[in-house]
Amino acid sequence: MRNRDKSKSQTQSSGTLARKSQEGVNKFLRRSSRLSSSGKKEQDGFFLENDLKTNDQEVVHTMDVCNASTVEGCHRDAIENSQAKEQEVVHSMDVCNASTVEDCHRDAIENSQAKEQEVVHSMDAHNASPGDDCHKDTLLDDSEEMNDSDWEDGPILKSDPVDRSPNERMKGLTIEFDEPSGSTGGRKPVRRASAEDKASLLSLLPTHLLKISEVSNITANALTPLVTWFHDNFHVRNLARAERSFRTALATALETHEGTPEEIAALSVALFRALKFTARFVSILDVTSLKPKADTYEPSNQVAERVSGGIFSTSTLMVDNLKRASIAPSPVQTSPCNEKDDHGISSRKSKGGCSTSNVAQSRDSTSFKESTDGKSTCQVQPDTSRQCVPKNSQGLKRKGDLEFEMQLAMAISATSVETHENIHDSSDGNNSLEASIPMKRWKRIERVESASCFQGFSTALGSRKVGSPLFWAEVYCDGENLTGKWVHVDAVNAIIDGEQKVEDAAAACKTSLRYVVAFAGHGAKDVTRRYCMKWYKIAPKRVNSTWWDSVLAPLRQLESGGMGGTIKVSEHPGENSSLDRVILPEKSGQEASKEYGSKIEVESSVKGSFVATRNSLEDMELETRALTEPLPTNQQAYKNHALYALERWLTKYQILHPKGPILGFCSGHPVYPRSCVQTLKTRERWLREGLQIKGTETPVKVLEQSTKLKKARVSEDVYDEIDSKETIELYGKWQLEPLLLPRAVNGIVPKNERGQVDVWSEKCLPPGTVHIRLPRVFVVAKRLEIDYAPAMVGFEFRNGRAVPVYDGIVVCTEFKDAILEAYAEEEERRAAEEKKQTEAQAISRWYQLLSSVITRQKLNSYYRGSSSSQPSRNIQDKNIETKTPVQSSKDNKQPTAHRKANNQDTTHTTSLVALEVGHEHVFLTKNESFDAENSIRTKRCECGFSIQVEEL
DNA sequence: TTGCTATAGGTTCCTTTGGCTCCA
DNA sequence: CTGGAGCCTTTGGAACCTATAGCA
Repeated sequence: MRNRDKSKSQTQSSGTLARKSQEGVNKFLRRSSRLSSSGKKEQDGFFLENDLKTNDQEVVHTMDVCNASTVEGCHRDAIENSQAKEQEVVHSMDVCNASTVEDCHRDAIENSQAKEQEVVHSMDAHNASPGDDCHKDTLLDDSEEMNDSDWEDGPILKSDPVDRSPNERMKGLTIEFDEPSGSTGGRKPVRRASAEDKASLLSLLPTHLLKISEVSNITANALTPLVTWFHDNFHVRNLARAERSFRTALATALETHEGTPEEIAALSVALFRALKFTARFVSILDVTSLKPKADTYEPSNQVAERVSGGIFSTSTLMVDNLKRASIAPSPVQTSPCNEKDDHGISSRKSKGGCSTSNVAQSRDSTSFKESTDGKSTCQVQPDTSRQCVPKNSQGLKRKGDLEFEMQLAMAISATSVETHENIHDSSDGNNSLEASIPMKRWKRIERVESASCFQGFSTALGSRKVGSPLFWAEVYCDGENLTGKWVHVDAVNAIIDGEQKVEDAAAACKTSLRYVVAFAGHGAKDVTRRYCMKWYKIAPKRVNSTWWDSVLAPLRQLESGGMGGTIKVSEHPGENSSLDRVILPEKSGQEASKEYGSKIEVESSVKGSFVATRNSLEDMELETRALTEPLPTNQQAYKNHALYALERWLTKYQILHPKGPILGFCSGHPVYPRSCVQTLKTRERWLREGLQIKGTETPVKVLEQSTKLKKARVSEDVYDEIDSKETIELYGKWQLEPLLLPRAVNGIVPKNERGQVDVWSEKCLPPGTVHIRLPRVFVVAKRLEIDYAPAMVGFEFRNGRAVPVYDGIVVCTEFKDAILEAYAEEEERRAAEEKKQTEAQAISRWYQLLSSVITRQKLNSYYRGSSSSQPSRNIQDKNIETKTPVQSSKDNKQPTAHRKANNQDTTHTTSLVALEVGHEHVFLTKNESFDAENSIRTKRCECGFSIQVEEL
């Protein structure tokens, strides 16, 4: 706002626009102030409408700034002032922060309907993170942010009071809240844009810079004055972000020309888009390392940004911060010397090995005071705060642990200093001391970053480096490289086309460059290759590329489509406005869609081809970078390098073929292309892949047999070691040809030396044979007298040794049908027989059970009331005397059924006959059972009769 | 202080086709 | 006598990874 007058004085048009914008801002600020002071905070879906008509202009502003970190987040804000007499300016601003794939946000500022000219500006800054994990704290932050994210929030005004003279009131301001077309009941209601957001960047821009949008083939150099102007007018200064939402923060940044790096970067993207440049918001994703230990040292500046509730703080999280927090408890708790606090922050790694916190604190504890010009400066300040005494300091042995202690001490000391400041700062009673401690800590770190940003990319503060480039813009310059080029534009640091500097700057600040993602059109694209010159260092730290590509695939499409909406087609300058209107349906919902729908169809093909070409060109560029990476300077980098290799780092099963060309040297060792590295295998191994060695080829490499086999030979008393010095002959792929196994002739299956066929794959089957994978099928082949070979399909490591696994047989193809048919019959017969046996067994058991029951009943009736003086004799007599009833019982019931069901069961038939003609029970020992609990021994006869004897 | 190399130690992966007894 | 089933007992070398010392 301070530059508003300046801009007004520069041009009539822009000045008028600026004035109108400022009037609108002030009007809305007053309204927001009233709402805030009355305590009636507007809730979601707030709708406010005022009509404002000025003398000469009616400016339509639609601003939609979204910051959502949840899936449901989709918001749209719109402020419109319409019907200008002399100008029609449409500004579209779209600043999105989406932390999930589904996030959809849209912002738009529109000023429309000018008489003499129609300019459509769109600003669209997106920050979307594909990560689906959100820290609990982050979610809470976002939740709070959503709650107070109404642009009319009172705290906006509290935090940043501006002069709002009643004379500056605008009358007839129309503010509408349009429900997003795609919004559903589950989505967040729309919100109004704040008054601050109506401050158009374009209205601040000098006229001569506005003309840059008319340049047909923009180049990087042409952007210099624009970036310089932006750098001069917008400064990085980390404000108390925790106290306000992103929307308010961005509005404030727009108004005060100060903000966090991501805010400034987002505004720069918005500016580029407003000027009809094709621009993207680029961010280094703050990701957790694949290896948990590596998380110990996390860039403090990134953490600070995240915790402080920065615009994209949540969106760049790929791993749940809650998980991080679970790893290390909060330092606010009893043990302050943990790796991370409750915000998931970790200390930066710093070499030095000082285990005493005092030294660390005195060296690195810093405080900052603001100079008169508003810029932050930093000072080293002795720390008198509490010391960090790690619980497990005695047990820590590693250097890294000591370093960590030191770093943590720094963090704690810094916290303490901030606490003192906070007591002073929070005198207004807004924040309690306890609640403000973490926030203040991050504020401090942010200030460090802020200070560093004025000095360039990298700033060292003691051993802790801050100021890493995290956010910047990419502008597509169609005047570069004949075909156009994405140009790195860091408006915060006033650096244009400095993509080579990013990696070094990030490395200097110990920021990992694992993922650099460009955001646009609700999508994202991985452009790490553009900024990473040492891919071999990055690649091992990235997730599986296949997974990552699949995750990004839909986002890439969105990004591509989104960029199409803001593309500048210089070939048709006269149609700029109409083309740019194509973005409006995307921005403004269904109504605009209907209005411009026809134009979309007409222009989409032209646009689509252009975008496709641009995307393919960029893909080619990134791919080219992947293939032209500079040679690493250390040898170990070649060990797993995707492009280059050193011969000394090859394994014994690898060889260089062809051995050249030599691409360079590293420590005197020639560097070869990785494509020259060939994997060698034995003849048997190649056979598994259906390949065999050509007849004239000799082993390209010969290895001695492993000592394991030598030992085995020695153990077998085979001492002819000279003769037994067997070797492993290795062959390369270029020595191979397709496997030519002998063909099956006369129904005979060709077998190997073990009389089998190794079926590693279908390629290993001799021609004319087929693999039948059925259990017991060999029985059928044998019965049919068909030649077959067991099919060995692999090995199973069992009992300390490899055991071959067989599955089915290999037979000649002509016997396949016969075998299958016979197999079906055999299986049917086998099933029937199995069923018959099962039934017979069941009947036998039933017979045995019933016989036992009947016998028991007879015994009970026989001995009831009689003397038990001669039990053995009685039993014998009983057996004889009860024979008839038992027999009659069997004749009447079970035996009849049994005979009918199983006439061939000669065993039971014999038993029955024996009973009928005077069977004498025989109690075999093998049929006895003993109940140890009751000391009762049960003796059984083959006929089913049993007696129980209590043993004394 | 940083980066590189060599090395040690631990971990992971790959290797790979018995022989005996019992019982039907 | 034969053939099938079950049991025994649990490798070791190479590659790979990580930490560390030493050096420039």
